[in-house]
Amino acid sequence: MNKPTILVIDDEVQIRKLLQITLENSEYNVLLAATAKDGLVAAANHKPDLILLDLGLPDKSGQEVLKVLREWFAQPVIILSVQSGEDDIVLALDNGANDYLVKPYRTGELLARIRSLIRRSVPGESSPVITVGQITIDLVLRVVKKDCEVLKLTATEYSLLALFAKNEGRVLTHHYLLREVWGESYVAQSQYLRVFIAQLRKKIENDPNRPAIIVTESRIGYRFKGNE
Amino acid sequence: MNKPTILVIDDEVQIRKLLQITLENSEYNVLLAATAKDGLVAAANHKPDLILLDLGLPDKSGQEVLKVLREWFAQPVIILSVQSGEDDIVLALDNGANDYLVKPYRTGELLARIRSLIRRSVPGESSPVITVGQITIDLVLRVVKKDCEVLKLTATEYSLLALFAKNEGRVLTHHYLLREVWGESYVAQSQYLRVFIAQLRKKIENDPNRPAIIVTESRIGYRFKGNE
DNA sequence: TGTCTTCTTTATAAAATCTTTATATCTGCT
DNA sequence: AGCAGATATAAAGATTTTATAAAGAAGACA
Repeated sequence: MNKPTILVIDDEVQIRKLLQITLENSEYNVLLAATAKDGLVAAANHKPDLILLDLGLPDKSGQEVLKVLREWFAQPVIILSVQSGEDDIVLALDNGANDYLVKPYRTGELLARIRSLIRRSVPGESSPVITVGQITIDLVLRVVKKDCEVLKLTATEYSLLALFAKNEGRVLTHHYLLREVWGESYVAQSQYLRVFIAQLRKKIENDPNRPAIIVTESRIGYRFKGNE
Repeated sequence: MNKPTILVIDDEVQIRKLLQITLENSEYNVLLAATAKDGLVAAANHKPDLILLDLGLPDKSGQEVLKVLREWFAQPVIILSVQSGEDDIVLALDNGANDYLVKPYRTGELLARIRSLIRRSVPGESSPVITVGQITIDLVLRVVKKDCEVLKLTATEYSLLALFAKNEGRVLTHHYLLREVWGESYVAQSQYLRVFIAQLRKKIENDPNRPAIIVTESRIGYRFKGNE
Protein backbone atom coordinates (compact mmCIF):
# COMPACT_ATOMS: atom_id res chain seq x y z
CA MET A 1 0.00 0.00 0.00
CA ASN A 2 2.51 2.57 -1.18
CA LYS A 3 1.91 6.25 -1.60
CA PRO A 4 0.99 7.15 -5.17
CA THR A 5 3.60 9.09 -7.10
CA ILE A 6 2.72 12.27 -8.97
CA LEU A 7 4.94 13.90 -11.57
CA VAL A 8 4.66 17.67 -11.87
CA ILE A 9 5.85 19.17 -15.17
CA ASP A 10 5.89 22.95 -14.94
CA ASP A 11 8.50 25.55 -15.80
CA GLU A 12 7.70 28.03 -13.04
CA VAL A 13 9.65 27.26 -9.92
CA GLN A 14 7.11 28.79 -7.55
CA ILE A 15 4.33 26.61 -8.89
CA ARG A 16 6.49 23.52 -8.66
CA LYS A 17 7.34 24.31 -5.06
CA LEU A 18 3.76 25.04 -4.15
CA LEU A 19 2.48 21.86 -5.75
CA GLN A 20 5.20 19.85 -4.12
CA ILE A 21 4.22 21.06 -0.67
CA THR A 22 0.51 20.65 -1.30
CA LEU A 23 0.86 17.16 -2.70
CA GLU A 24 3.29 15.94 -0.10
CA ASN A 25 0.92 17.11 2.60
CA SER A 26 -1.72 14.96 0.99
CA GLU A 27 0.44 11.85 1.17
CA TYR A 28 1.76 11.66 -2.35
CA ASN A 29 5.29 11.15 -3.52
CA VAL A 30 6.21 14.04 -5.79
CA LEU A 31 8.58 14.21 -8.76
CA LEU A 32 9.39 17.54 -10.37
CA ALA A 33 10.38 18.46 -13.91
CA ALA A 34 10.85 21.93 -15.39
CA THR A 35 10.94 21.12 -19.09
CA ALA A 36 9.14 18.87 -21.52
CA LYS A 37 12.30 16.89 -22.08
CA ASP A 38 12.92 16.28 -18.38
CA GLY A 39 9.26 15.50 -17.87
CA LEU A 40 9.19 12.80 -20.51
CA VAL A 41 12.38 11.27 -19.16
CA ALA A 42 11.03 11.31 -15.61
CA ALA A 43 7.76 9.76 -16.73
CA ALA A 44 9.61 6.96 -18.50
CA ASN A 45 11.97 6.31 -15.62
CA HIS A 46 9.59 6.46 -12.69
CA LYS A 47 6.20 5.47 -14.13
CA PRO A 48 4.25 7.91 -11.95
CA ASP A 49 0.65 7.18 -11.03
CA LEU A 50 -0.48 10.56 -12.33
CA ILE A 51 1.01 13.53 -14.18
CA LEU A 52 0.24 17.21 -13.70
CA LEU A 53 1.24 18.93 -16.91
CA ASP A 54 1.52 22.62 -17.61
CA LEU A 55 0.73 23.57 -21.19
CA GLY A 56 3.13 26.51 -21.39
CA LEU A 57 6.50 24.85 -21.41
CA PRO A 58 9.57 26.57 -22.88
CA ASP A 59 10.98 23.80 -25.02
CA LYS A 60 7.90 22.10 -26.43
CA SER A 61 4.16 22.66 -26.48
CA GLY A 62 2.31 20.84 -23.76
CA GLN A 63 -0.06 19.43 -26.36
CA GLU A 64 2.94 17.85 -28.05
CA VAL A 65 4.15 16.41 -24.78
CA LEU A 66 0.71 14.94 -24.20
CA LYS A 67 0.66 13.24 -27.58
CA VAL A 68 4.11 11.75 -27.11
CA LEU A 69 3.25 10.66 -23.60
CA ARG A 70 0.06 8.95 -24.65
CA GLU A 71 1.91 6.65 -26.99
CA TRP A 72 2.81 4.57 -24.01
CA PHE A 73 1.68 6.24 -20.77
CA ALA A 74 -1.73 4.98 -19.65
CA GLN A 75 -2.06 6.62 -16.23
CA PRO A 76 -4.08 9.83 -15.76
CA VAL A 77 -2.80 13.21 -16.94
CA ILE A 78 -4.25 16.47 -15.67
CA ILE A 79 -3.54 19.66 -17.60
CA LEU A 80 -2.91 22.85 -15.67
CA SER A 81 -2.94 25.90 -17.91
CA VAL A 82 -3.55 29.61 -18.02
CA GLN A 83 -5.21 29.09 -21.39
CA SER A 84 -8.94 29.03 -20.84
CA GLY A 85 -10.03 28.89 -24.47
CA GLU A 86 -12.42 26.13 -25.40
CA ASP A 87 -10.22 25.10 -28.32
CA ASP A 88 -7.27 24.46 -26.04
CA ILE A 89 -9.38 22.43 -23.65
CA VAL A 90 -11.00 20.34 -26.37
CA LEU A 91 -7.66 19.73 -28.04
CA ALA A 92 -6.01 18.65 -24.80
CA LEU A 93 -8.83 16.30 -23.89
CA ASP A 94 -8.82 14.80 -27.37
CA ASN A 95 -5.08 14.40 -27.13
CA GLY A 96 -5.63 12.14 -24.16
CA ALA A 97 -5.75 14.41 -21.14
CA ASN A 98 -8.07 13.21 -18.40
CA ASP A 99 -8.80 16.62 -17.00
CA TYR A 100 -8.05 20.28 -17.60
CA LEU A 101 -7.87 22.93 -14.92
CA VAL A 102 -7.51 26.60 -15.72
CA LYS A 103 -5.00 28.55 -13.61
CA PRO A 104 -5.50 29.89 -11.07
CA TYR A 105 -7.17 26.73 -9.87
CA ARG A 106 -8.50 25.94 -6.42
CA THR A 107 -6.29 23.62 -4.43
CA GLY A 108 -9.10 21.62 -2.85
CA GLU A 109 -10.64 21.01 -6.23
CA LEU A 110 -7.33 19.94 -7.73
CA LEU A 111 -6.79 17.47 -4.92
CA ALA A 112 -10.32 16.11 -5.30
CA ARG A 113 -9.83 15.62 -9.04
CA ILE A 114 -6.53 13.86 -8.38
CA ARG A 115 -8.22 11.56 -5.86
CA SER A 116 -10.99 10.84 -8.31
CA LEU A 117 -8.60 9.86 -11.09
CA ILE A 118 -6.27 7.82 -8.92
CA ARG A 119 -9.17 5.98 -7.32
CA ARG A 120 -10.37 4.74 -10.69
CA SER A 121 -7.00 3.94 -12.15
CA VAL A 122 -6.43 0.61 -10.47
CA PRO A 123 -7.98 -1.74 -12.98
CA GLY A 124 -6.12 -5.02 -13.15
CA GLU A 125 -4.20 -5.18 -9.96
CA SER A 126 -3.24 -8.60 -8.73
CA SER A 127 -3.21 -8.79 -5.00
CA PRO A 128 0.41 -8.92 -3.96
CA VAL A 129 1.01 -12.26 -2.32
CA ILE A 130 4.30 -13.05 -0.72
CA THR A 131 5.12 -16.73 -0.65
CA VAL A 132 8.03 -17.93 1.37
CA GLY A 133 8.36 -21.62 1.86
CA GLN A 134 5.10 -22.90 3.26
CA ILE A 135 4.02 -19.47 4.39
CA THR A 136 1.80 -17.28 2.24
CA ILE A 137 1.03 -13.68 3.08
CA ASP A 138 -1.65 -11.75 1.22
CA LEU A 139 -0.99 -8.13 2.02
CA VAL A 140 -4.29 -6.87 0.60
CA LEU A 141 -6.56 -9.43 2.18
CA ARG A 142 -4.36 -9.48 5.24
CA VAL A 143 -4.41 -13.24 5.36
CA VAL A 144 -1.55 -15.48 6.41
CA LYS A 145 -1.59 -19.14 5.47
CA LYS A 146 0.64 -22.05 6.28
CA ASP A 147 0.12 -24.87 3.81
CA CYS A 148 -3.22 -23.41 2.72
CA GLU A 149 -4.40 -23.22 6.31
CA VAL A 150 -5.34 -19.78 7.60
CA LEU A 151 -3.41 -18.68 10.67
CA LYS A 152 -4.87 -16.44 13.31
CA LEU A 153 -2.41 -13.68 14.10
CA THR A 154 -2.78 -10.61 16.27
CA ALA A 155 -2.17 -7.19 14.78
CA THR A 156 1.35 -7.00 16.16
CA GLU A 157 2.24 -10.51 15.12
CA TYR A 158 1.04 -9.74 11.64
CA SER A 159 3.06 -6.53 11.31
CA LEU A 160 6.13 -8.33 12.46
CA LEU A 161 5.65 -11.23 10.08
CA ALA A 162 4.83 -8.97 7.14
CA LEU A 163 7.96 -6.98 7.80
CA PHE A 164 10.02 -10.15 7.83
CA ALA A 165 8.44 -11.43 4.66
CA LYS A 166 9.19 -8.20 2.84
CA ASN A 167 12.83 -8.63 3.80
CA GLU A 168 13.32 -12.31 3.19
CA GLY A 169 16.84 -13.54 3.77
CA ARG A 170 18.05 -10.28 5.24
CA VAL A 171 19.06 -9.84 8.84
CA LEU A 172 16.81 -7.34 10.57
CA THR A 173 18.29 -5.78 13.69
CA HIS A 174 16.46 -5.60 17.00
CA HIS A 175 16.54 -1.86 16.75
CA TYR A 176 15.00 -1.82 13.28
CA LEU A 177 12.25 -4.29 14.10
CA LEU A 178 11.26 -2.45 17.25
CA ARG A 179 11.18 0.87 15.48
CA GLU A 180 9.14 -0.38 12.53
CA VAL A 181 6.59 -2.39 14.46
CA TRP A 182 6.27 -0.61 17.78
CA GLY A 183 7.67 2.83 17.07
CA GLU A 184 10.64 4.98 17.87
CA SER A 185 10.03 5.06 21.61
CA TYR A 186 10.16 1.30 21.99
CA VAL A 187 13.58 0.63 20.50
CA ALA A 188 14.93 -0.41 23.91
CA GLN A 189 12.21 -2.97 24.63
CA SER A 190 14.06 -5.99 23.31
CA GLN A 191 12.02 -8.24 25.55
CA TYR A 192 8.89 -7.45 23.50
CA LEU A 193 10.63 -8.77 20.49
CA ARG A 194 11.57 -12.00 22.21
CA VAL A 195 8.04 -12.56 23.41
CA PHE A 196 6.48 -11.93 20.02
CA ILE A 197 9.08 -13.88 18.10
CA ALA A 198 8.34 -16.82 20.37
CA GLN A 199 4.61 -16.46 19.72
CA LEU A 200 5.13 -16.25 15.98
CA ARG A 201 7.35 -19.30 16.00
CA LYS A 202 4.74 -21.24 17.89
CA LYS A 203 2.34 -20.48 15.08
CA ILE A 204 4.44 -20.80 11.96
CA GLU A 205 7.32 -23.13 12.70
CA ASN A 206 7.05 -26.86 12.22
CA ASP A 207 9.19 -27.40 15.29
CA PRO A 208 9.19 -24.23 17.38
CA ASN A 209 12.12 -25.54 19.40
CA ARG A 210 14.23 -25.70 16.24
CA PRO A 211 13.31 -22.53 14.39
CA ALA A 212 13.86 -22.88 10.67
CA ILE A 213 11.88 -19.94 9.33
CA ILE A 214 12.71 -17.16 11.75
CA VAL A 215 16.30 -17.78 12.78
CA THR A 216 18.03 -15.77 15.43
CA GLU A 217 21.24 -13.96 14.72
CA SER A 218 22.61 -13.63 18.19
CA ARG A 219 23.41 -10.11 19.35
CA ILE A 220 22.20 -8.69 16.05
CA GLY A 221 18.63 -9.57 15.27
CA TYR A 222 16.59 -12.10 13.32
CA ARG A 223 16.45 -13.37 9.80
CA PHE A 224 13.46 -14.69 7.86
CA LYS A 225 14.52 -17.70 5.85
CA GLY A 226 12.15 -18.82 3.17
CA ASN A 227 13.59 -21.67 1.25
CA GLU A 228 17.24 -22.38 1.15
CA MET B 1 -19.82 -1.30 -32.22
CA ASN B 2 -23.05 0.27 -30.98
CA LYS B 3 -23.54 3.90 -30.27
CA PRO B 4 -22.88 4.66 -26.61
CA THR B 5 -25.93 5.50 -24.50
CA ILE B 6 -26.02 8.57 -22.31
CA LEU B 7 -28.57 9.17 -19.57
CA VAL B 8 -29.42 12.80 -18.85
CA ILE B 9 -30.95 13.51 -15.42
CA ASP B 10 -32.12 17.12 -15.25
CA ASP B 11 -35.36 18.72 -14.19
CA GLU B 12 -35.37 21.59 -16.67
CA VAL B 13 -37.07 20.61 -19.89
CA GLN B 14 -35.11 23.09 -22.05
CA ILE B 15 -31.80 21.68 -20.91
CA ARG B 16 -32.96 18.13 -21.49
CA LYS B 17 -34.05 19.05 -25.01
CA LEU B 18 -30.86 20.88 -25.77
CA LEU B 19 -28.66 18.09 -24.50
CA GLN B 20 -30.70 15.53 -26.38
CA ILE B 21 -30.18 17.35 -29.67
CA THR B 22 -26.51 18.01 -29.01
CA LEU B 23 -25.77 14.44 -28.00
CA GLU B 24 -27.77 12.83 -30.76
CA ASN B 25 -25.89 14.97 -33.27
CA SER B 26 -22.70 13.53 -31.86
CA GLU B 27 -23.86 9.97 -32.40
CA TYR B 28 -25.02 9.02 -28.94
CA ASN B 29 -28.22 7.34 -27.85
CA VAL B 30 -29.93 9.54 -25.32
CA LEU B 31 -32.17 8.69 -22.38
CA LEU B 32 -33.91 11.43 -20.43
CA ALA B 33 -35.09 11.62 -16.82
CA ALA B 34 -36.53 14.60 -14.96
CA THR B 35 -36.32 13.40 -11.36
CA ALA B 36 -33.89 11.55 -9.16
CA LYS B 37 -36.28 8.66 -8.88
CA ASP B 38 -36.77 8.29 -12.62
CA GLY B 39 -33.05 8.70 -13.15
CA LEU B 40 -32.14 5.88 -10.82
CA VAL B 41 -34.74 3.61 -12.38
CA ALA B 42 -33.54 4.43 -15.88
CA ALA B 43 -29.94 3.82 -14.87
CA ALA B 44 -30.85 0.43 -13.43
CA ASN B 45 -32.94 -0.58 -16.43
CA HIS B 46 -30.77 0.61 -19.28
CA LYS B 47 -27.22 0.55 -17.88
CA PRO B 48 -26.11 3.65 -19.80
CA ASP B 49 -22.47 4.16 -20.73
CA LEU B 50 -22.40 7.57 -19.09
CA ILE B 51 -24.68 9.73 -16.96
CA LEU B 52 -25.04 13.51 -17.02
CA LEU B 53 -26.46 14.50 -13.66
CA ASP B 54 -27.82 17.84 -12.57
CA LEU B 55 -27.29 18.58 -8.90
CA GLY B 56 -30.44 20.63 -8.42
CA LEU B 57 -33.17 18.04 -8.64
CA PRO B 58 -36.58 18.57 -7.06
CA ASP B 59 -37.04 15.29 -5.23
CA LYS B 60 -33.56 14.47 -3.94
CA SER B 61 -30.16 16.10 -3.73
CA GLY B 62 -27.92 15.22 -6.63
CA GLN B 63 -25.18 14.30 -4.20
CA GLU B 64 -27.52 11.71 -2.72
CA VAL B 65 -28.31 10.34 -6.15
CA LEU B 66 -24.62 10.07 -6.83
CA LYS B 67 -23.96 8.10 -3.67
CA VAL B 68 -26.81 5.69 -4.31
CA LEU B 69 -25.77 5.28 -7.93
CA ARG B 70 -22.19 4.54 -7.02
CA GLU B 71 -23.19 1.57 -4.96
CA TRP B 72 -23.41 -0.38 -8.16
CA PHE B 73 -22.97 1.91 -11.20
CA ALA B 74 -19.37 1.86 -12.39
CA GLN B 75 -19.58 3.89 -15.60
CA PRO B 76 -18.68 7.59 -15.71
CA VAL B 77 -20.89 10.27 -14.19
CA ILE B 78 -20.52 13.94 -15.08
CA ILE B 79 -22.12 16.53 -12.82
CA LEU B 80 -23.69 19.58 -14.42
CA SER B 81 -24.53 22.25 -11.89
CA VAL B 82 -25.05 25.93 -11.36
CA GLN B 83 -23.27 25.55 -8.04
CA SER B 84 -19.69 26.69 -8.52
CA GLY B 85 -18.52 26.49 -4.91
CA GLU B 86 -15.41 24.50 -4.24
CA ASP B 87 -17.14 22.53 -1.49
CA ASP B 88 -19.82 21.30 -3.87
CA ILE B 89 -17.25 20.26 -6.44
CA VAL B 90 -15.02 18.46 -3.95
CA LEU B 91 -17.99 16.69 -2.38
CA ALA B 92 -19.30 15.52 -5.73
CA LEU B 93 -15.91 14.24 -6.85
CA ASP B 94 -15.40 12.43 -3.56
CA ASN B 95 -18.86 10.95 -3.89
CA GLY B 96 -17.73 9.32 -7.08
CA ALA B 97 -18.34 11.85 -9.86
CA ASN B 98 -15.82 11.71 -12.69
CA ASP B 99 -16.18 15.31 -13.70
CA TYR B 100 -17.98 18.48 -12.71
CA LEU B 101 -18.99 21.24 -15.10
CA VAL B 102 -20.43 24.52 -13.93
CA LYS B 103 -23.43 25.83 -15.86
CA PRO B 104 -23.38 27.54 -18.23
CA TYR B 105 -20.88 25.16 -19.73
CA ARG B 106 -19.42 25.18 -23.22
CA THR B 107 -20.86 22.53 -25.46
CA GLY B 108 -17.61 21.66 -27.19
CA GLU B 109 -15.89 21.17 -23.88
CA LEU B 110 -18.71 19.00 -22.56
CA LEU B 111 -18.52 16.81 -25.63
CA ALA B 112 -14.75 16.54 -25.34
CA ARG B 113 -15.03 15.54 -21.69
CA ILE B 114 -17.65 12.95 -22.58
CA ARG B 115 -15.39 11.55 -25.32
CA SER B 116 -12.49 11.42 -22.89
CA LEU B 117 -14.43 9.50 -20.28
CA ILE B 118 -16.09 7.09 -22.68
CA ARG B 119 -12.78 6.39 -24.41
CA ARG B 120 -11.28 5.40 -21.09
CA SER B 121 -14.18 3.55 -19.54
CA VAL B 122 -13.79 -0.15 -19.35
CA PRO B 123 -16.64 -2.24 -20.67
CA GLY B 124 -16.09 -4.40 -17.58
CA GLU B 125 -19.35 -5.52 -16.14
CA SER B 126 -20.14 -5.10 -12.49
CA SER B 127 -22.62 -7.64 -11.35
CA PRO B 128 -25.25 -5.75 -9.44
CA VAL B 129 -26.09 -8.84 -7.39
CA ILE B 130 -23.52 -10.14 -4.95
CA THR B 131 -23.95 -13.58 -3.45
CA VAL B 132 -21.79 -14.61 -0.56
CA GLY B 133 -22.65 -17.78 1.24
CA GLN B 134 -26.31 -17.63 2.19
CA ILE B 135 -26.45 -13.88 1.79
CA THR B 136 -27.60 -12.23 -1.43
CA ILE B 137 -27.34 -8.50 -1.97
CA ASP B 138 -29.03 -6.78 -4.88
CA LEU B 139 -27.19 -3.50 -5.17
CA VAL B 140 -29.70 -2.02 -7.60
CA LEU B 141 -32.84 -2.86 -5.69
CA ARG B 142 -31.07 -2.54 -2.35
CA VAL B 143 -32.55 -5.79 -1.16
CA VAL B 144 -30.73 -8.23 1.08
CA LYS B 145 -31.79 -11.83 1.35
CA LYS B 146 -30.70 -14.65 3.57
CA ASP B 147 -31.71 -18.01 2.15
CA CYS B 148 -34.26 -16.33 -0.12
CA GLU B 149 -35.82 -14.54 2.81
CA VAL B 150 -35.81 -10.75 2.63
CA LEU B 151 -34.08 -9.04 5.56
CA LYS B 152 -35.16 -5.69 6.88
CA LEU B 153 -32.12 -3.47 7.23
CA THR B 154 -31.83 0.21 8.03
CA ALA B 155 -30.01 2.49 5.62
CA THR B 156 -26.82 2.45 7.66
CA GLU B 157 -26.88 -1.29 8.15
CA TYR B 158 -27.31 -1.70 4.42
CA SER B 159 -24.38 0.56 3.53
CA LEU B 160 -22.17 -1.29 5.91
CA LEU B 161 -23.17 -4.70 4.61
CA ALA B 162 -22.86 -3.65 0.97
CA LEU B 163 -19.39 -2.31 1.65
CA PHE B 164 -18.41 -5.59 3.24
CA ALA B 165 -19.84 -7.63 0.41
CA LYS B 166 -17.88 -5.63 -2.15
CA ASN B 167 -14.71 -6.46 -0.24
CA GLU B 168 -15.24 -10.07 0.59
CA GLY B 169 -12.36 -11.75 2.33
CA ARG B 170 -10.33 -8.66 3.00
CA VAL B 171 -9.91 -6.93 6.31
CA LEU B 172 -11.56 -3.52 6.39
CA THR B 173 -10.12 -1.25 9.03
CA HIS B 174 -12.25 0.62 11.53
CA HIS B 175 -11.04 3.83 10.02
CA TYR B 176 -11.98 2.82 6.50
CA LEU B 177 -15.43 1.58 7.44
CA LEU B 178 -16.24 4.70 9.43
CA ARG B 179 -15.05 6.96 6.65
CA GLU B 180 -16.95 5.14 3.93
CA VAL B 181 -20.22 4.68 5.77
CA TRP B 182 -20.43 7.67 8.10
CA GLY B 183 -17.94 10.12 6.58
CA GLU B 184 -14.58 11.64 7.28
CA SER B 185 -15.63 13.36 10.50
CA TYR B 186 -16.74 10.14 12.17
CA VAL B 187 -13.51 8.17 11.87
CA ALA B 188 -13.02 8.28 15.64
CA GLN B 189 -16.48 6.93 16.52
CA SER B 190 -15.48 3.29 16.80
CA GLN B 191 -18.40 2.62 19.10
CA TYR B 192 -20.85 3.21 16.24
CA LEU B 193 -19.17 0.45 14.38
CA ARG B 194 -19.49 -1.95 17.28
CA VAL B 195 -23.15 -1.18 17.73
CA PHE B 196 -23.98 -1.60 14.06
CA ILE B 197 -21.85 -4.69 13.63
CA ALA B 198 -23.73 -6.25 16.52
CA GLN B 199 -27.04 -5.33 14.92
CA LEU B 200 -26.00 -6.73 11.56
CA ARG B 201 -24.81 -9.94 13.13
CA LYS B 202 -28.11 -10.36 14.89
CA LYS B 203 -29.76 -10.24 11.50
CA ILE B 204 -27.44 -12.22 9.26
CA GLU B 205 -25.50 -14.64 11.41
CA ASN B 206 -26.79 -18.09 12.18
CA ASP B 207 -25.36 -17.87 15.66
CA PRO B 208 -24.70 -14.21 16.52
CA ASN B 209 -22.62 -15.28 19.49
CA ARG B 210 -20.25 -17.12 17.19
CA PRO B 211 -19.92 -14.82 14.20
CA ALA B 212 -18.94 -16.69 11.06
CA ILE B 213 -19.76 -14.14 8.37
CA ILE B 214 -18.51 -10.89 9.84
CA VAL B 215 -15.47 -11.82 11.88
CA THR B 216 -13.61 -9.38 14.02
CA GLU B 217 -9.93 -8.74 13.61
CA SER B 218 -9.07 -7.31 16.94
CA ARG B 219 -7.36 -3.91 16.91
CA ILE B 220 -7.64 -3.74 13.14
CA GLY B 221 -11.19 -4.05 11.89
CA TYR B 222 -13.58 -6.64 10.51
CA ARG B 223 -13.60 -9.14 7.71
CA PHE B 224 -16.52 -10.39 5.66
CA LYS B 225 -16.09 -14.08 5.12
CA GLY B 226 -18.18 -15.67 2.45
CA ASN B 227 -17.57 -19.34 2.17
CA GLU B 228 -14.75 -21.76 3.05
C1' DT C 1 -49.53 15.50 18.74
C1' DG C 2 -48.24 10.91 19.51
C1' DT C 3 -46.16 6.81 17.56
C1' DC C 4 -42.66 4.59 15.24
C1' DT C 5 -38.21 3.96 13.50
C1' DT C 6 -33.55 4.84 13.55
C1' DC C 7 -29.53 6.94 15.27
C1' DT C 8 -26.61 8.21 19.16
C1' DT C 9 -24.90 7.64 23.84
C1' DT C 10 -23.98 5.40 27.99
C1' DA C 11 -22.91 1.60 30.88
C1' DT C 12 -20.99 -2.69 31.82
C1' DA C 13 -19.44 -7.36 31.10
C1' DA C 14 -16.51 -10.26 28.48
C1' DA C 15 -12.73 -11.21 25.53
C1' DA C 16 -8.44 -10.44 23.48
C1' DT C 17 -4.08 -8.56 23.45
C1' DC C 18 -0.23 -6.39 25.34
C1' DT C 19 3.18 -5.89 29.08
C1' DT C 20 5.80 -7.49 32.77
C1' DT C 21 7.93 -10.87 35.59
C1' DA C 22 10.26 -14.98 36.53
C1' DT C 23 13.02 -18.53 35.28
C1' DA C 24 15.27 -21.63 32.14
C1' DT C 25 18.32 -22.13 28.28
C1' DC C 26 21.68 -20.89 25.08
C1' DT C 27 26.10 -18.67 23.24
C1' DG C 28 30.68 -17.17 23.13
C1' DC C 29 34.52 -16.50 25.74
C1' DT C 30 38.42 -17.35 29.11
C1' DA D 1 33.99 -26.09 32.96
C1' DG D 2 32.25 -21.86 34.41
C1' DC D 3 30.77 -17.23 33.75
C1' DA D 4 28.16 -13.26 31.83
C1' DG D 5 25.27 -11.58 28.73
C1' DA D 6 21.76 -12.69 25.52
C1' DT D 7 17.73 -15.32 24.25
C1' DA D 8 13.41 -18.34 24.95
C1' DT D 9 9.14 -19.36 27.07
C1' DA D 10 5.37 -19.65 30.16
C1' DA D 11 2.35 -17.49 32.80
C1' DA D 12 0.47 -13.78 35.68
C1' DG D 13 -1.13 -9.01 35.56
C1' DA D 14 -2.69 -4.92 33.43
C1' DT D 15 -4.77 -2.65 29.81
C1' DT D 16 -7.23 -2.13 25.78
C1' DT D 17 -10.66 -3.50 22.78
C1' DT D 18 -15.00 -5.52 21.78
C1' DA D 19 -19.98 -7.03 22.47
C1' DT D 20 -24.42 -6.08 23.93
C1' DA D 21 -28.31 -4.17 26.06
C1' DA D 22 -30.76 -0.44 26.88
C1' DA D 23 -31.81 4.44 27.61
C1' DG D 24 -32.15 8.97 25.48
C1' DA D 25 -32.53 11.98 21.25
C1' DA D 26 -33.95 13.15 16.74
C1' DG D 27 -36.79 12.76 12.88
C1' DA D 28 -40.48 11.00 9.91
C1' DC D 29 -45.11 10.35 9.29
C1' DA D 30 -49.94 10.18 9.71
